[in-house]
Amino acid sequence: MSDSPLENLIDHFKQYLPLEEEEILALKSRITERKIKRRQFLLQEGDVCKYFSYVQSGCFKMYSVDEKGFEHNLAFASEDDWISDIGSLHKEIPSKLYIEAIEPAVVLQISKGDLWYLYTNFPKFDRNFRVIIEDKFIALQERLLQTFSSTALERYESFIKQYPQLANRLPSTQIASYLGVTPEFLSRIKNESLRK
Amino acid sequence: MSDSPLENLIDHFKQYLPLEEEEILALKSRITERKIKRRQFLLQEGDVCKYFSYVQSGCFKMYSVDEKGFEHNLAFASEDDWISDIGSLHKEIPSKLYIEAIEPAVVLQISKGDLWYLYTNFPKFDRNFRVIIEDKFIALQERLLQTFSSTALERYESFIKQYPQLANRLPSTQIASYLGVTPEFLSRIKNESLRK
DNA sequence: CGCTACCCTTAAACTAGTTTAAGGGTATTT
DNA sequence: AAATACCCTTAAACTAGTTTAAGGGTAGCG
Repeated sequence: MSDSPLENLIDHFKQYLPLEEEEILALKSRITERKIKRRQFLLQEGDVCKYFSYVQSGCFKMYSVDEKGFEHNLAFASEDDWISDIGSLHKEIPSKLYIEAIEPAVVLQISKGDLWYLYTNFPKFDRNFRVIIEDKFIALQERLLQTFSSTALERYESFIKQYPQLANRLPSTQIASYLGVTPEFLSRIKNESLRK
Repeated sequence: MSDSPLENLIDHFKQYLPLEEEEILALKSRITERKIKRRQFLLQEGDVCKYFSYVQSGCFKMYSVDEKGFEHNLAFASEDDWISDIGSLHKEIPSKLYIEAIEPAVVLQISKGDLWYLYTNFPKFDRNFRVIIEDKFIALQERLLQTFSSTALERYESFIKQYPQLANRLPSTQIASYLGVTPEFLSRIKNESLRK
């Protein structure tokens, strides 16, 4: 009904402990909406990460670049997801990561200071972000496990199952980088999996 | 001074928001101390994980077993660390993991129900566990990155730097499984790195 | 329109890491 | 004291995934 720019974010919190009116107001006054173009960066290596960003629309990748110049995708974030280099944000140290828009996007950003304010004054945010992070931790652990115990083909197939929307939206190059293989090898894998 | 069995745990929380007397009492009445023998399990595949465990002494490994019967170490936990299959604990689903003592150990355990009680009645626990999980998330992300962008030798060397105590305490087999290589290959690596 | 920049594929040569097999050392159990 | 179970190493054959190179497709842009 309302077309408040926070509508999606407020709904997002309903999965956890839903926000009361005063929490919504406190949140609202501390959030900045930003439109981001394709290929624009939310974060670049060497900078300190300043924001926790909620993705309202569009899609991002977070990656590092190794000494040889190759990119390694750590995470994608699309609608209704969060993205940030938490380590850099918390410890205020330069990041080793990039966060870049793969598609034009709209994000809602909270600065570290404002996030701390919310944590201190409204314990519900501690709770909600604890659960959000726990879910991310669980997913990351599952992924690390897969990296150790599955072949590239198995990892590809389970990526497709888990993120069917992303599988169509993203170029194969990006998926290969997320799976930890070269685009050439991913191409071979896809071919073999068809011939079965 | 005090030899209360919770001394270490109370000190542990001093890194974050230190506990007040009433929080300590609430915690104390909800914690169970258990002595664990070498090779004894805190969790086995198929069981629902019931506890969040604080390691007071000794050392554990958390691992999965693949279809071929190989173990893959996801994490070690020694003194002053936490261990649990958070996914299984939260969602009350059967775990795919094992948690096994590598050395005789003493743990302080909190059940899910008691943890929920503490979260609801003392927001400080939400805060403290949020930060604990965030730190674990950061470390896990770093490790995944390394898995993608470094050779086994580089990963071995940074494991040694990061956990010098564990490097001496643990058999190489266990370290190999944590690094995601075979014990045979780790042995070759160590040899080559000496000859330089 | 033609140009440039991506993106995807194929294939051959290569390499990091596995598999299999064997032998020796040293705790732990009997 | 012998037996069993781990643990570590070496080495040769193998394989999953990389590297390099080349060609073709297509979308955005001057």
